[in-house]
Amino acid sequence: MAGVRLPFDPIAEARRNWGAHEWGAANQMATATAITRAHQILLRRINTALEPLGLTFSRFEALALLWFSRKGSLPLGKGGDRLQVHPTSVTNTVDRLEADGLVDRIPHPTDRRTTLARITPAGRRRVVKAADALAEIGFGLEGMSPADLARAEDALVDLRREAGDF
Amino acid sequence: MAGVRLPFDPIAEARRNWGAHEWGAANQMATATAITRAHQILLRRINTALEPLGLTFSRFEALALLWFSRKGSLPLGKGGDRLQVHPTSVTNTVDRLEADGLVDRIPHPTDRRTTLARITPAGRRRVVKAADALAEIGFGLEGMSPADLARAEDALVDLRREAGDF
DNA sequence: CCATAATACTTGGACTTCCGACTATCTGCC
DNA sequence: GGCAGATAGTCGGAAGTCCAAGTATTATGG
Repeated sequence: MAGVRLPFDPIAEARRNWGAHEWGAANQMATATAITRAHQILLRRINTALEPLGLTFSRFEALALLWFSRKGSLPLGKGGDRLQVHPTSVTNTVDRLEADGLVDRIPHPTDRRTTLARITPAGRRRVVKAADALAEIGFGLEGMSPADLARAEDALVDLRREAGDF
Repeated sequence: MAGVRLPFDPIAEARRNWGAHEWGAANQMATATAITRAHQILLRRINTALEPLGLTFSRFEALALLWFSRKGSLPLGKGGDRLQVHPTSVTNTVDRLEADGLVDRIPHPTDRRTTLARITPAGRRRVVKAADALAEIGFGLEGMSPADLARAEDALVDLRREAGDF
């Protein structure tokens, strides 16, 4: 990675450049860039913390979803809806979890189109460890005060709602 | 994609599940998830808007950086620092821009290790169109009020600073 | 009742990102 | 001067995401 600390905030700089060309939407550009960059930081930290456990963030999310579910199993498509990811990503994720023995696929009792992903005992043990590891690093959000956490989450609610998340 | 509108906010739900297991860091989990999801939404919208122009967000970012630079060229590594991406990603991005004739590689005048990426006239034309297209869709942030834009950007500054961006 | 449409999942391919390893070149210091 | 170490970029490979297309199964409407 580029391990370089810039002597200025690149987003502020970009906003100035943008404004100088009268392109409008400079504030949206700045916020979009900030979100993109924040996501980059998070993902890197989280995946680093999960790597010793053989997990990635997306695999962890899927595993946690199953863990929270009442019966320990969910139709693949249901999981995709919750995590807002493409069906092909679910297939991919479950393939890998299954290869590691953390999940298995079982047929749906009544709908033969549907496959259920079910968390295994090994999966339960793993997800607990992973949750601890993530709590340890504050989900990669070190640097943000409790007030900032709330502000960020709050500011993004309308975007998510308007995008059709819920 | 999962084109499903859930009857509840999945993040609020996750926070409840999390809290029920006394795992702490529930707020950080919720914010991390919100940022992740916001990024997903943005990226999809932005790439959809850029697709008719043969660009992706990352290619656009690289092109815009060159466009804003005084000489229209930058060492590849310098670009990576600005955009905070891995050197191999820069190579990949510049490869594709070069294949499309939007950029070319020229040798650094004094340091033979270094390669400069230079924006071409076609690249300049393209990046202007792309900027218009992105301004048109508000950089994918429709749904956020000006106040939310400012709040989100502000709340993320400390995270970025603490992560070593600037 | 059966043809058509919708749903669930998978496969193959494109793209982006990262890591590890490698080559080429420059810098610093004895 | 010359060698060790840093720096710049590239290649190969793994992982994640998406799209388009395809198979199998279920739901629906005339």
